[in-house]
Amino acid sequence: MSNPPSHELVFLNHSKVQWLYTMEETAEMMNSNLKLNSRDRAVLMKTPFLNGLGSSSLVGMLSAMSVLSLASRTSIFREGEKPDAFYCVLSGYVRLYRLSHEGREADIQICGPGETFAECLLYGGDRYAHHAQAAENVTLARFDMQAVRDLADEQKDVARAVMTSLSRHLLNSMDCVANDRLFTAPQRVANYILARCPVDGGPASIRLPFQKSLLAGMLGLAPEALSRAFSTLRKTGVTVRGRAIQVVDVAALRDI
Amino acid sequence: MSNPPSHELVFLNHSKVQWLYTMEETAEMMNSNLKLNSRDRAVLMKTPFLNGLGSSSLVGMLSAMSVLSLASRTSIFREGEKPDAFYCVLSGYVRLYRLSHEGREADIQICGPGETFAECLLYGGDRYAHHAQAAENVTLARFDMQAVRDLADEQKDVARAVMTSLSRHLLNSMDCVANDRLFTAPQRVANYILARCPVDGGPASIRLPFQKSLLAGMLGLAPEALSRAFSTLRKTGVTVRGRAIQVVDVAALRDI
DNA sequence: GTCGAAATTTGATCGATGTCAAACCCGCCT
DNA sequence: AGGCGGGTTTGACATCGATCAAATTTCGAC
Repeated sequence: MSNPPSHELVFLNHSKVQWLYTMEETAEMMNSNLKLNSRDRAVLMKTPFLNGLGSSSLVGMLSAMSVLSLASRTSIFREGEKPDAFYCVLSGYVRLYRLSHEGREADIQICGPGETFAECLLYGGDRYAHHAQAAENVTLARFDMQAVRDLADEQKDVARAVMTSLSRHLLNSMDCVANDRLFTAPQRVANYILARCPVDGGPASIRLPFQKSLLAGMLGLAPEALSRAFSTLRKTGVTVRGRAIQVVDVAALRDI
Repeated sequence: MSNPPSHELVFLNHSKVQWLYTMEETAEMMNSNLKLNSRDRAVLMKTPFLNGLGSSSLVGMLSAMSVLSLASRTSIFREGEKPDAFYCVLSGYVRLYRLSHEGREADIQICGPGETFAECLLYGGDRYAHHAQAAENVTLARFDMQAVRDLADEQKDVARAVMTSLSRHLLNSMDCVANDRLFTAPQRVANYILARCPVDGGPASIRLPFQKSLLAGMLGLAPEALSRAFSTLRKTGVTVRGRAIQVVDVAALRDI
């Protein structure tokens, strides 16, 4: 196979780009010290943000991007800072939260692989509206905001990707408000489980992708409340061992 | 002044358009039976959605739009229906809410003049995600979704308006989650009041733009809880009589 | 495998808010 | 001015979930 200089990348189609940036010299193009493994790469490309982009836009986005790995608990940005980038989670989980005056923290969102955060600041406020912290060891794609703004001004498909991403987030966020206001802790947990079970009514088993304390925050609960919710659900046929959850009858869970 | 035929409108600048659509013949262009009074018109034009549009895009948006007036309590759309339009409130207030299995309702958002709702379905899900109901007599601008999608594909400024609107909504919605999880009823009420007071620390008085029961829903409270929150705030110098709220010392409220 | 730290569970308690019912007040209409 | 009715307040109560502390389990590193 040939090795085209990187300035020709704009003329390549999607799959070639995907193949190409596994090579050493594309690291420079992406303006980063990255070593993306294949799983992270696959996640990145399936993001609503990059997913359906033409090759020219895709290369643009990749140029606006860098990859970083952070240890668990590392702060990604803080509320009130000037936003210069938004992020896409490639692996691990990120916690978005806000602090009360007295220092209590409340999670606003938990972002997993493929999810984007802080992209609302592309056209929204002029300060990060919350803290972002690695909840585990994470790999992130970091997008320079001004660069993406410029790209979105130029290319329709980028603008469309932004709109799609924002729309999804908004729907999720409104769902979150509704869930908090409408359901009790066991109901929220049941909903979480149901959303991750096969649709039919039989038995099912799933595995939590993260610690229970993260799930608690995601559902707006203290860890103790989540624990108690699980134990309430035992009488509905839910068994929990570590991260493994077994459901005797999925249909029965729906009635909670 | 001359009276150009409407197909020339695309070449007019913003202010001319603004003047023009006061005239009878533009009603037809807007594909609606509208009689927009001047207040509603001003609200409409200041919307992030129409606000910075070039005249060509503006005309396009106005063509995709119709105006409707609804009596209090009228349903605008229902959860699960196929979305064909999104809306902008011109006057009055609209309640977005979801129902639990047992029929309890939880407000997700209260939309006032200038606010847009359901625009997340432009690129989001394929069903309305909640019910929308007129909380008072309202005037709405109704935008045909497919028409706006087409416009956004064509014209950058429309796409940008969509992104701006979505971004704001997302920030609001995340704020809402944070407020619910972080603050008690009196604190949320205090925050609401503070957000509508002059910034300095002295006395202030504001007037609620709607019934208290609406405010309660907006803050995720039962009306009784709102009432009690107000009475808790009395000892912090907050006096409430009907829709009028007086604050002795704005700075003191901040410490709640 | 073992050890130690961290996460989770459990118990006890408390405060906050929803719910239901009744009293009250205010706006509005005649 | 009077009176009707919806919105609001108040009271009593039940429930949910937060908090603190202690016991227990799990997980990761060596």
